[in-house]
This record gives sequence, C-alpha cells and structure tokens, in this order.
Amino acid sequence: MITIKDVAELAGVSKATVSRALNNSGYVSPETKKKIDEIIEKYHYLPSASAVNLSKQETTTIGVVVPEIGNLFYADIVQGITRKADELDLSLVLFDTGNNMEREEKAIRVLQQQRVKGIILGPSIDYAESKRGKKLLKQLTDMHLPIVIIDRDFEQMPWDAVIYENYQSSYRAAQELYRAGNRTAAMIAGDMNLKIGRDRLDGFRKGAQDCGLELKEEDIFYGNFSMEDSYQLAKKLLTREELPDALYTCNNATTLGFLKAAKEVKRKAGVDIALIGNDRIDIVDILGMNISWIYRDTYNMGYTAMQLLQERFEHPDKPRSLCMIPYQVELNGSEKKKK
Amino acid sequence: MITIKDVAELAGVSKATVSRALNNSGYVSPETKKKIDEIIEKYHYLPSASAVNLSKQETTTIGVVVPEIGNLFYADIVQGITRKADELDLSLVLFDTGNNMEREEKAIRVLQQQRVKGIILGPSIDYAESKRGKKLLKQLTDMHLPIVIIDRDFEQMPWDAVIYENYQSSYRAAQELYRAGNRTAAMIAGDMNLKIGRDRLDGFRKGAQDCGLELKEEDIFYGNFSMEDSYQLAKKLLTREELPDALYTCNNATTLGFLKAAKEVKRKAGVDIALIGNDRIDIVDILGMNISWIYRDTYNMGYTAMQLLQERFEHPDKPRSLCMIPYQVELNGSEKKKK
DNA sequence: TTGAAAGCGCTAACAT
DNA sequence: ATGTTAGCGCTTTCAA
Repeated sequence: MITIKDVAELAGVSKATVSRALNNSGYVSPETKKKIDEIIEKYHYLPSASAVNLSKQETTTIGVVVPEIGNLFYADIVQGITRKADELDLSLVLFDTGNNMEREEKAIRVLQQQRVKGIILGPSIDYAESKRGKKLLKQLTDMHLPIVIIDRDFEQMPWDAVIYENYQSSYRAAQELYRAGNRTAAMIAGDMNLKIGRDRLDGFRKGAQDCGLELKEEDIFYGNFSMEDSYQLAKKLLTREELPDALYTCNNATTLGFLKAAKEVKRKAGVDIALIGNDRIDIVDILGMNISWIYRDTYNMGYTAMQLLQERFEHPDKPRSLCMIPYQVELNGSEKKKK
Repeated sequence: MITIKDVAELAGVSKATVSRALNNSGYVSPETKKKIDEIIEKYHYLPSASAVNLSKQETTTIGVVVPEIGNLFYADIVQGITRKADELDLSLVLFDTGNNMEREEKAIRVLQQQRVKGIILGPSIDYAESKRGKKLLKQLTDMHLPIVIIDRDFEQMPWDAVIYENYQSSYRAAQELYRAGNRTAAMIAGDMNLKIGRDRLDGFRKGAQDCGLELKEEDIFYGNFSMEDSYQLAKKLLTREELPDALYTCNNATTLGFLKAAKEVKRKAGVDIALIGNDRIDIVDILGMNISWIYRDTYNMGYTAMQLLQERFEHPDKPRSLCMIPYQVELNGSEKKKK
C-alpha cells in the first residue's frame, strides 16, 4: 500500500507539501499540485483513515446501534441514516444488539475505541427503568459525545431524540375513526410498562372520549406488543357476539397477530381496523376489510436522527431537542362505513 | 481522553508494559498486571482503535455494501452478517448504495481508506456487463482484499460468493407442485437479461418438463422483477377463462404484484401459488389461496457470507468457493389439491 | 512556496 | 519481568 511518503518522493517534494495538496490547506504552487495529483492518480493513492484520525484526533465515522436490523422498522431507519450520512460524507459503524444488553454494552465500548464522532442509538430497553440500563446510561454520558436516541424517550434523558408522536397521533386516530362513521371501538394495547405502550393507549382513549367514540374498558386488550400475544387477544375479540365498529392495534406485531386471528376466525366483515405499522400496506389491503392505515415514516426518522446529530456537531451547546414524528394516517374505505 | 501513556505513569511503569498487559503478550508480573488493571478500570481506559490499527497495520473492521438496506432482503442478510461478525469480534462499516454506481464507487473508496480487513458486497448491477461495472471490478481486484459477493455470480468473478441455488430450487419447485397434485402451471418470470432471471425460468421449466407438469410457452409471462410489471401480467393471467393449477412467481415484488391483481380480479380460487420471497409468509397466508411458499433464508445468507470471509482470512490461498443456498419450500395446503 | 521536525497513541523488536 | 526505542502514516507548527 502506497503511503504519503512514497508520493512525496515520487513527486520530489516533502510529505508536508503532499499533505497540503491533499487537504487544500496552506499554499502549494499550481505546478507541484499538478504533479502531486498525477502521482496520486497514477498510483491510486488513498490516505489511511487511521493515520489521519490519529493525527487529527478526530474521526469521520458515527456509530449506529439498533436492536434488530432485520426488523423492517430499524432497517428503514438505518436507510434514512445512511442517506443523510452519505450527504455529509460520514461513515457508519453498525451494531445489532439483538435486544441483548451485553451486546449493547459491548457495542458502546467498541464505538468508544473507534473514537466515533457521534452515536445514533435505538435502545433495546428503557434505560431509566433498570440498574443495568442506568449503568449503560452513565457509560454513555461519560463519553461526552453527541448522541441521538431513536424511538425512546425516558426521564432525565440528556440527549437529543427523535420519537414518534405516540400520544397525539393515537388521539388523532380515534378522531379520524369517529369522523369516518365509527361509534364503538376496541384496542389491542401494548405493554403498560413502556412509555410507548402507555402513550398509545392514553392518547387513543382520550381522543375517543373527546369525540364520543365509545371505548369500553372491556374492549381494551392488554398485550405486550408481540405477535403471539396479540393473536390470542384478537381471537378473543373476534369470537365475541358483537364486534365493535373499529379496532386500533398498536404496532406491527399486533397487526400481524390480529390478521392471523382474523384468518382463522374467518370473520372479516364488520370491523374497521386502524392498524399501526410501517409496512405491508399493499398486502393487508387485500383482506377485504376496511383498513385505516396509520403508519410510521421510519425512513424519515432515521434521516432526521442523522440531521439532529449533525446539528449537534455544529452547535454543541444548543438546548436538547426532541423531534416528534407524527404518524401518517390513511383512512382506506372507512369513509364508506355507516352505522 | 486518557491514553496509554497516562495509564503507564499512573501505574508507575512503561507504556510497553501496559501494552503487554493489555494484549497478554510477553511477560508481566501478576502484581503489575493487577495494578494496571485497576488503573484501567478506574479511569475507564480504552485504547484508541486508530492508534492500534496504525501500529499493527491491520484493522478489525469489515466493509458491508448493499444496494438498499431498507429492503428486507438485504436487511436480513445484514442481520446475519452482524451476528457472525459479533462472534468474531469484527466491526462493520455499512454502506447503502441505493443502486447507484457512483455511490458504490465512493463506498469502495472509503473502505479502502479505512483499510478494512475484507468486504462483503451486494453489487447493484452485474459487473461483467457494463464498462462502469468492469471498472469497479478492477478497482476491487486492485485492492487485493478478501471479498465475498452476495446474491450475484458473474463470469470471471475472482471472489468467493454466496448465492441462491436458483436453478436447482426452481427445478424442485416444479417437482413439488406436481407431487402435490398440480398438472398445469404458469410462471411470472423475471428479467431475462439477468442470470437470476434466466436460472429461475430455466430451472422451473426443466423441472416441469422432467416430471410432466405442463408449462406452455404462452403461460410464461416475462416481467422484470418489479411489482408494477408483475401486477399487469398477473391481471392478464387472472382474467383468462382457464386458470392453471399452479403459478410460480419469481421474487418478492412479483408476488406482491400478483396479490394485488388477485385482489382486484377477485378470483382467488383455483390457483396454487408457488411464491418466492423472504417475507410475508404470515400475511399471504390469510388470502385463502393455496400457497406454496418458497422462501429464501436471507439471514443464513449473510451469516454464511461472513463465514466465508473469515475462512478467507485464515486461508488466503484456498480455491474460490461458491456457496449455494437452497430455497426452503413449504407446501401449504397444496396437498389437498386434486385434479 | 516549501521543508524539517515533532507528535498523535499504540506495538514490537531489542536490551537489560 | 520491564524499559528503551523506533516506527506505523499522517498533520501541523515553525523556520527558511
């Protein structure tokens, strides 16, 4: 591998001059610049990132750690991140923690060794709610690094974050369902131990209440965001005598669980479904149900996260910003529904 | 940021000793080792990757470049890669080219600067079939780096690769459909300019021929792997008087296009469908069609790719290996079909 | 406009 | 068992 020293010798100048030519820093005469460029071109010289990093004491890479890159939710986010990162000429070091705290800790450690410029982090758990989480939180703060959190917001969090507007959007979902002609609703809710779980339920409940959409307590099914669990709950719901006009699921997995149950029970009519997810619009469409799709623009989330990070690089002392991404709502077919 | 020098001073030893303690290389007495460890622990010292890389003249990161990480196909692959990489304590630098050759070239350039240990590459085009591709191919060979190609295999390719067993698996698909009771079939094929397109058609055709499954030329619909295109073709197929017993689509997008058409035409019965894809099993299941699912184990593909790369690190001179991943076949409900 | 030299944080002979 | 020293490839004063 050819080095700056080789280039310098070949061009008959010093390393310093080559460096200046490379970075357009300081003066270098047009002729020598030209000669250097030729050598570089000819030998395909590319400076070693490690050497540059070490010398400049800063890198141009940022760390990305997510719970599960094979999950379309995160894959889309990462896609958004890559896009903006590319615009800013930053490289990404990616870690997949598999929702495992040990791997999450290891990832942070490695990123620290790499001396990354910043981190975009999708935490696998709520750091504020376990000793292990708090430890990691401290580890992160001790790095004194720009950090952007995605999809989570917990008490005392010191960093920028981009999260979904869970409460407001769920509130709106209820209103929209009512507006479309529905009068009674059910919900398969998520884990009440998680803020996102509470926010989505609270928002939907308040929204329903404010517009007169009936949401009885016994029509709220408490799940844990998992497909299996939601499947069971949906089966319970669907085998009842009376079905509500509308159903609000609370995430991708819940949606899938419901669809599975719907297939088994073969009771497709009579329910408007407000599903939440970031995919599969095209597919669920064929169910023949009236589906109101509420989807999360995950790509945008990633792009925004990278953008926040960049702003933080430029203004290290600006106040913390929380970026709320609203759900997009599509009321397919619901308009036709009448009670 | 605390350095090895600081640690050495705090422990009252030389940098060399700290280095030895750090890497378990050479001798270092238990007492000094202990003292050093304490300092490290206390001050959270972590060696700078750049410095280590520069000194050792080698890194522990590998480059991953894919056309579109937001595509579940690649997301899954990357998931598999991260898993194996984690086991091997390697970091990943990820690039998303967006099927853009310029970005692909840039990615390679950056990876070269980073002096990555190896590259796993999902090419956006067939390098052997354009001047631009050939240029990149040369750029890559000039790096003299272990490289593993995923999902493509072209003439004269000098690297290890992990690809789908398109021909064989398509062959088997035909056989399985016959075995399940089908006697006539149609296929929505992909782009004949691409090897994967040809392989899938050729394999299916030969398989059908060998077992007696009828596949008339007019029942082969030539598409281009896109959803929109497949949708149009599927509509043509579905509006015919006579439907074949079975249909073989050739990729995810084709499947979606077909499903969309099926919904519109509302002619769900009468077709056994052998779909190919790596997702949505759960969803299409609810269509009420008899669906034979042929899916690609993408996670496994990524894992294998990383494994191949590792083997290449260990045995730089072993002959090139082409790893064929077979499709998984699930014949749901097809068994009940009778002619 | 250019070069010499020191230094970034670490490793790896070589001495002791 | 430990220290000294040179060097990895680059940047950046400081001189010239």
